[in-house]
Amino acid sequence: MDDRQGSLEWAEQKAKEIATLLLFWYEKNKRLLPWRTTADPYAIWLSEIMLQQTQVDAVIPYYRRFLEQFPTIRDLARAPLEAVLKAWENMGYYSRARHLHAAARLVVDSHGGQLPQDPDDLKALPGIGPYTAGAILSIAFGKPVPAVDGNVKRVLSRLFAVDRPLNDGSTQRYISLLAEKLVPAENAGLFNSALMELGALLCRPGMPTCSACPLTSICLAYAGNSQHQLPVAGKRAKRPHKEAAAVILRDSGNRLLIVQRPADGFLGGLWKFPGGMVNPGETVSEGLKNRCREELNLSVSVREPLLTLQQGYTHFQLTLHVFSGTILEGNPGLPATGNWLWASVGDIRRFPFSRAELRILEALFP
DNA sequence: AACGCGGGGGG
DNA sequence: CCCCCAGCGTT
Repeated sequence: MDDRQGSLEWAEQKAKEIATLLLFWYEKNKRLLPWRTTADPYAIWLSEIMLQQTQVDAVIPYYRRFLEQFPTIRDLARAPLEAVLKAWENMGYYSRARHLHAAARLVVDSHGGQLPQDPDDLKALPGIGPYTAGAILSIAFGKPVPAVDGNVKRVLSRLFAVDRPLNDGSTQRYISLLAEKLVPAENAGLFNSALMELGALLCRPGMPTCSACPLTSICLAYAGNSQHQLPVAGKRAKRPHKEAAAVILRDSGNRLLIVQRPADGFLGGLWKFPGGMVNPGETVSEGLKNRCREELNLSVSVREPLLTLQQGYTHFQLTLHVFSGTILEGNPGLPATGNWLWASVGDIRRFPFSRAELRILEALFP
């Protein structure tokens, strides 16, 4: 976090000019987004959670539906987690939904139903980290604190020509210090939003649109023509490939057997069809039978392949084989964790599923 | 500090 | 194919 170019002091000197240029640009060029027309801290909080690692266009419909279904923190706190997960279905990173729900209950129980304005109280709520706390404090409560997200890191790395890997901890601390120097006493929320908007609209990864940027007169990367080389990327891991299998089992009433995933794990709390990962050394069919026994203490016969699909996740690429099958022995046992039930085709979409299961449903029961 | 956590858009 | 996205929590 050393300040080799003396940029911290320079940032402090240029802060007012940067804020003036940026806010002028923002008022003329900002997108009209639904969370920009509300002053409700809960709505702003919700938008910030949904926007974590998820693009604006993807969030908008979820945001509208969620607020319609859970208009206040108390409504959210009263709701069953399952309903919240259903509202989050297919958006990914479901721990966000679980944490938001838990946080709403904490707010009702410990803060009188109002989102706390104290930074430490805010950060103590599950799902609210440094960025989200800064965003809520500045945008909803008008506090002069920075909000450093991926956009801001990229913008500031160019503005101050930070040539160290962005995902390095010390670089991030340095960027946060820069952001702290820049944030104005007034209009901090607008300023933070403007910095992010600049990153989203102009100062984009790879090929920034410097010709339209209000900050070229300040930008050290632009001055040195290094804007295309910044920010410096860190190294990234390759995604391994994994194999999994699932089975469609029906009872005498033609209902489908579904299983709920453990609350804290991968896709936690969402429902799935019986099955799981195929281990090395197992055939797909063996793996499927073994997973059914482990998962439900169920002996199944694997019949015919119904479909195979590819699904990408953050840390691996999955090939999922789906089979029809029959139960050879007994009824499903209690799984170690979670729950199971028989769902009719008409009812099954009331349960929250991940993208892979949604694709299975779409293919087999359109 | 490194990793787990989804899904989709865009080059 | 790759990267990246209004990051956080755990280890």
